[in-house]
Amino acid sequence: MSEIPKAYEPQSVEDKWYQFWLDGKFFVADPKSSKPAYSIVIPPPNVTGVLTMGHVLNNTIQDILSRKARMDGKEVLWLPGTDHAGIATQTSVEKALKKAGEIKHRDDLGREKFLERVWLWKEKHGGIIIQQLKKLGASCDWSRERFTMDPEYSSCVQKVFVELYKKGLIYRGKRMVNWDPASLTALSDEEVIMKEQKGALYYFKVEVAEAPGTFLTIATTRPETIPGDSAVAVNPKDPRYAQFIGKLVVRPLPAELPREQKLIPIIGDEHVDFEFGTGVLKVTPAHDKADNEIGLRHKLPQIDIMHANGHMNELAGKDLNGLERFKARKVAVEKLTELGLLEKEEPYTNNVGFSERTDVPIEPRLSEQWFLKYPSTEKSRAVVADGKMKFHPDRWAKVYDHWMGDIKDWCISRQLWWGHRIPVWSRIIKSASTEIPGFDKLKAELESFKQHGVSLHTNLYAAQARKEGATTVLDATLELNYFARFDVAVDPSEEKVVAFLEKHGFTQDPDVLDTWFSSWLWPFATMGWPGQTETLKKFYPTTDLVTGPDIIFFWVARMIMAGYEFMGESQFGLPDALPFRNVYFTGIIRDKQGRKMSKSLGNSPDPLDLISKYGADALRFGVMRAAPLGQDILFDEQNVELGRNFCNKLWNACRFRQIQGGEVQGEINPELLTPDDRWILLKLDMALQEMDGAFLDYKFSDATATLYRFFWSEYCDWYLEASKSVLQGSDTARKANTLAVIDFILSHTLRMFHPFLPFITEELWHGMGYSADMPDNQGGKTIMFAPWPKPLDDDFRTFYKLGKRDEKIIEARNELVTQGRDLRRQANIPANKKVKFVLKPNGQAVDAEVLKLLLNAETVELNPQFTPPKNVLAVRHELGDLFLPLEGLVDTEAEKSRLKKELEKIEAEIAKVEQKLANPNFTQKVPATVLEEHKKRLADWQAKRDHVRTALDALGS
RNA sequence: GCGCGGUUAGCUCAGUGGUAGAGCACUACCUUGACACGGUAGGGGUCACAGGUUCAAACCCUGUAUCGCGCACCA
Repeated sequence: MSEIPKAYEPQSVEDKWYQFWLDGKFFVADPKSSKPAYSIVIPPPNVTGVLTMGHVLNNTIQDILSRKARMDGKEVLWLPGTDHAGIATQTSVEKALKKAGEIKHRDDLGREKFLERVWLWKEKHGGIIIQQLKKLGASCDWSRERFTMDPEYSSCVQKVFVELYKKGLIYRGKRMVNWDPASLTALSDEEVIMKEQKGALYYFKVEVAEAPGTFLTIATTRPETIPGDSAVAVNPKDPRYAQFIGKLVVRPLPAELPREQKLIPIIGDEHVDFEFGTGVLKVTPAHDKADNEIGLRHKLPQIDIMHANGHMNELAGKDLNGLERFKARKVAVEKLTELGLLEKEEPYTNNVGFSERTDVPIEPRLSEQWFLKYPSTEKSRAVVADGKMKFHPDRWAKVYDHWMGDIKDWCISRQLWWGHRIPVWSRIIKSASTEIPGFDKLKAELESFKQHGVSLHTNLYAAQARKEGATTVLDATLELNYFARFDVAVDPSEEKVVAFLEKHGFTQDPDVLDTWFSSWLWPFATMGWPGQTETLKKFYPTTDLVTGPDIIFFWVARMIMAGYEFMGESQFGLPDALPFRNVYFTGIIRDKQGRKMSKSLGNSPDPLDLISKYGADALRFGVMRAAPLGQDILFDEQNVELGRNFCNKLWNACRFRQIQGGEVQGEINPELLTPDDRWILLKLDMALQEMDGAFLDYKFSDATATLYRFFWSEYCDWYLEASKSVLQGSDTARKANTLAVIDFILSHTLRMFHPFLPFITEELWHGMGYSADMPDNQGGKTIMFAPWPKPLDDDFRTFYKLGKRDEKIIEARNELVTQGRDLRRQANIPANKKVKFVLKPNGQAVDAEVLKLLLNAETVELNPQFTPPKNVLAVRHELGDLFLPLEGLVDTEAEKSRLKKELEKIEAEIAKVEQKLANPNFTQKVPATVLEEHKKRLADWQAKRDHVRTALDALGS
């Protein structure tokens, strides 16, 4: 390295090295390698998304782990890719097209044309986030980048569906689902977020038909659903109401319906809570989950009064028909008031489910959907409970266990177009009787396709309800219709089968699968499954998974189950089925005020801006430093600034070495080592040990704290300053030896830093020449493969005579220096003014030259016979008494009050220790070392007290 | 309602029983030959509260308050 600039300029360095790594194929994982494997799969970001601070945190950790593993000699696979993110992507494309005025609704284009547009959108915006990850320094094996809608990946999804269908774990059912009226699709329970809502509880009266003039009062939060009520329920044990069971009441809405069409029964059901409201519950089986269950128990009609978009339909009556549901609520209240049936309205706060994606209230809705009964739940639950798979921090294991213990079937169908279409073809044949014409023939023909993986389910239904005009009528006396539905699940790549089905009037299910139904296969579907690939053999199970706790159910739990279900020993012959051995849960990044980062708040900084302003290394370091294990992170740009400053410090420390000149010094001569040299080697050793511990426990903020302390405080602030004494001296042998120590420290430091600061360390590794005498594959080409430095071994310590002694001496010396510098401040001596110090040594050897440098002194006179004059500032220290003789510069009064304050402090400390030592319980029970330590502490404080008293006397108090 | 996490310096946080720590911010001095993205020194804390265990508690136990999160949910 010739001339290097004063300040580190990341912009000119980072792109260069990233390209170098790519060109060298250093990120590419070789499944044939004999090295032990280390693997991570990336949590696939939304293909059209952009990098957020959350991604920065997450991917920096993965990169640190990957880079560390490479330096540890592992064959590393960090497998990248993106997710098609069904709802999010479809919604943003639809929005964009609407905004451009091209369409009013996706139906205007139709399924195929619309999907073409989504793919175009994906081509345009997809991959932005990949480029951004590269800017961050992510060392992913890009040759293996996957996308959940890749043909191979899609085929995994289809295969899994068909397999689970065959096992009977996937079924179709008409149920209450979480309906998103904005995106017009069903959602899983996990996609619903409960929020507290301030609303009202409305009390209204219904008249008992058999006893005119007798009214029951009902409390409800949703008066707009009254037209959908098909019963009123009370608790059969409730003495107030039990007598009414079996009678009828008049449902007040729709107002225009004749009374006889609005008679609904009063039923008894244990579900009803005496305490709540009036103890009378309106039952709306088509619009409430709990009511639906009551409805099923009592065979009540299900009256659907809403359109899919949340607007009321004609069954809601003419007053409400066409109104949006919340508008309808107001109108319903007005209507009840008009009818004189509204008793009162109370403010009421309850929890309402919101769609995670569109943030609109979920509408519980009856609809036909596909469900999955989760597979391999027992094993999946046990693997975490047993500690075979570790969660970090482990408290998440409890959360996981709790969820797994009460797991509900997963609604996997979505009424969207962007996604994996459900591989089921259906045909319905109606019949007036249970004899379905052609049933047996068709069934036989389909059987012949069995070797193509066809799975056939036939169901014979008795139609229980039918439409009569706009009204759904349920009536057992009606003539029954029967129909048979043939459902054929088959991999769409079985073209012959699909052709047969389509020829026979089968149509493919229009719905697509929940995005997570593809992501849950990520750890193995990205590695070539269902083939028994080299990659799977080498890299599955993966070592670590790094993700946010917000997707523990969405993704982590489901991946574990998929792992057991599809990678089990019996099926695959791998040593283990679980998808990963460790799961690291990051915290959530919040802003300075603790708010979640969001686009609407505008409080989310663009990481790319931060990178161009401060450099990727700075961003990484700043984020890691602020991110303790599993705690939420309040992000502040100052963290990144600190990261930049740190890089600059590293840069300049290396620059200092450069300025000293000379070749890289390899050999350290133990005979020429100074105590400072030995001290910094010991500190390096300590840092190395701490780093190993931090990596074992996934404590990355601890690791950065260690790096910061070692490099800045210990190496730069103390060692480098002390070493100048030798470097500025004339002894060339000693000078060369000090440079050898510096080179030793720096070459270790750069390697320790590399996982955190990949760019600057690569630049300096080459610039300093440390790569020169390393083998090509061990740091010669790139620091990426330089061996991770190990703590110093016993031979090393013995050879260089490293021991506690030097550690103590230097630490004492540093303490003395700090006190001496304080004397300067007390005397108001400007920092740049050199002054004379006198040290009256206490028998221990002290290097006056080093002291002189560290104290910025003109001279430090060692004088065992020194007798201080009056008015001299001094400190007493175990190494000796240090004096700052000067003429009349001291502000006596200020100094006196300062000393008095100090004396109080010291006396308080003495009292504390004396009290302890006076307690026989203490002296008898405490371990000897602790007792000794206390005695020494007392002596130290007493010595200090004496000294401060002397100093006070000298000032003439 | 159940569960989890937090409460330590002005701010953000470390700290698993033995002298309360870091970074930032603050005060003072300093462009000294690596670095002002820097150096030196300093001020600043009844560790949320109340009990208990212990020779000794920020740390262990019990309870309370408060903030945040998750799960469940009564209309």
